[in-house]
Amino acid sequence: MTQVRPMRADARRNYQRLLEVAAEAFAEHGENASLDDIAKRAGVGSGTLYRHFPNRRALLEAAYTDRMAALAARADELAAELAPGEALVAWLTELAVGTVQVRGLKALLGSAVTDGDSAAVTVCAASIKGAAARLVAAAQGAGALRGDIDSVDVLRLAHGVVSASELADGQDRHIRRYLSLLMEGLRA
Amino acid sequence: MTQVRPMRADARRNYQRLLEVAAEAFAEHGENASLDDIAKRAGVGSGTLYRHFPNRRALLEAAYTDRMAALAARADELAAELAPGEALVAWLTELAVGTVQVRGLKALLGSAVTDGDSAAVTVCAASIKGAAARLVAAAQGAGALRGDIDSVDVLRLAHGVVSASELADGQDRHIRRYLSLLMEGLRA
DNA sequence: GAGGAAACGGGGACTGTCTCCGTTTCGGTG
DNA sequence: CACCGAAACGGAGACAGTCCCCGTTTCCTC
Repeated sequence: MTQVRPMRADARRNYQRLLEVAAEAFAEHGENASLDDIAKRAGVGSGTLYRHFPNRRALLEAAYTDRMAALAARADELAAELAPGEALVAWLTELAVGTVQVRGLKALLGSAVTDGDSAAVTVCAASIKGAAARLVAAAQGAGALRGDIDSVDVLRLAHGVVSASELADGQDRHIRRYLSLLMEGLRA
Repeated sequence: MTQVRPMRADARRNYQRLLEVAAEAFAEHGENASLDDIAKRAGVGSGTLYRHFPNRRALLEAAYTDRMAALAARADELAAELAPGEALVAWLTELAVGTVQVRGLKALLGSAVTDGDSAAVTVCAASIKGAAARLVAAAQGAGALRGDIDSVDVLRLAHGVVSASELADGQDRHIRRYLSLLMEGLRA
């Protein structure tokens, strides 16, 4: 029974401040933004940062859980609006585009679908995977997507498309084009 | 006319030694292997390393030019043996597999097809691109590949497939599977 | 074998990560 | 409201990596 004594006021304040600053820093400088720098900008010592977030991944994850949740929610919106095949494509496009713009997000999404990443299946990874699974299942049910692939494959391939687009300066049009080429191959 | 006085014997020795050690180190630890460590293992000071190779990229490139050349040559072999469509797929597979096994190679291939990477179109990048262009043109001529993509797109997408496979522990079978899904989408 | 150019090498400035521990702050209690 | 213990802080410092600088050594040439 872990007694869940609420955080002290100052701790909560610092925690929040760190999250805000981190989200900004990761978006701007990518997943390798300097952690000491984030601490500094948040007006705390680096010890404080590392106490709240034992490593870079933990911070990255905490900084983007809300965005991940929004992405997951968006999947259901799209599923309600569009035909299954369309919905999947639309969602993957949003995912890919968002992933390039907010640079730290890509790493996070990547590690969400990484095999052998020692458990660490976090809540937000699960919600993204769940959303993808629903869209994929629907698309397969509607005969718009081949049946021999699963949702994790799709997420990984989307991640790959983003990597490919990054080589081409990461503009939206490349993402869309490469994604549509890929989807061509994933049709039923 | 830059006077090309030959390198001094000790310089040439160190240069070679560095290349050997670097190829090993990059293969083992990836593109971010410690340069000082490479210098140490080669039995030279770090100053010597940085004099011969002004930055990590230069060393990476020099360490793998022969492998890149071999890859380019392999393209022509395959073109002679197989039907155009097959040859392209076979070559991309070898490329992708090799790229995962020798970790530093991926970064190098990636930057060879990176847009806006400030000129730096090196010899080995050019030979790979040339090889790809020949295979792609042949495949398109044979109606085995859609006409609205070019060889750089193909290389980028192959790079993306490797990234996707890496998320899945980078085993050959994932590479082959993801690559075949992609090629499905690239058919004419 | 002597002289000068070429090459060496490692010390050190700098940046970043992460830990440790003395100090400060909070919040519950009498 | 003043006290105290626990909680949280923060920054110094150990460590690792990159890269430069410059006094020293090595090679080549005559």
